[in-house]
Amino acid sequence: MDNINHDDDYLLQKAAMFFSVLGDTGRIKIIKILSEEEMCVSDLAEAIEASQSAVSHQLSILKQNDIVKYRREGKNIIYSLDDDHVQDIFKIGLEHVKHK
Amino acid sequence: MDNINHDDDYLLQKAAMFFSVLGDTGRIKIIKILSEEEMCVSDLAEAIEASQSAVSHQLSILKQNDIVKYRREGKNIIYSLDDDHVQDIFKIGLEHVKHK
DNA sequence: CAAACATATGAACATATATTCATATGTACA
DNA sequence: TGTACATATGAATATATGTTCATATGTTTG
Repeated sequence: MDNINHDDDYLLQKAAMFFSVLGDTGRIKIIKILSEEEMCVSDLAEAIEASQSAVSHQLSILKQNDIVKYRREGKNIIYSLDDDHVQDIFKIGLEHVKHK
Repeated sequence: MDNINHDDDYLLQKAAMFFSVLGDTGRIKIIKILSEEEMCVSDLAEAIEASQSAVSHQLSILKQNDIVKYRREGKNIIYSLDDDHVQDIFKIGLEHVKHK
């Protein structure tokens, strides 16, 4: 079977979306940091050397795609990776490019 | 250590690039097909319902990023996945979105 | 309750990216 | 060797995407 059916098509589209979310320098840096420790927005901004607004927009995209979760703690909002699965994929991707 | 050093930075950039290559509907369809069988350009174009030119451009990007390899066979050029690693990452990503 | 702090969000702009169209390159075969 | 077939490629265009700027929302504390 060469062709791609509609069920496949839907899943592939979701997969492409998922990978494209990982495929941004700013977002992958955020994921890298959150794979080590949870962190609030302003600290993330400082860590990856980006503006608060840029980070917030990126986090919004990561949220929409179930890659990060968050909780409020006083004035801060603490972000962390949504599940270990994301971290696994991130690490595998990193290993892949390391050996290329 | 919160910050990202320069070695990390370089690897993360490569990882982002790698993921962004996977993060396109057309390219992920190509990868899906090539994960099952090798195929020439015109058959790929037919299978994913895209123009010859579009597929060729996408294959060019996949080549540049060591995701596919190819060989000539008469008039045709046969493409296949460069290594199993890519296929693994593709499948893990697919499983991930399937359960979301 | 006002001021300060932390984060989110919309609009505008700049840049990146994918597709199309036209055409070039390379191969086979009559 | 010329014609058909398969693929690649450059330029142009349309669209998607990321960042910035300004400002809104929500929370704490004096």
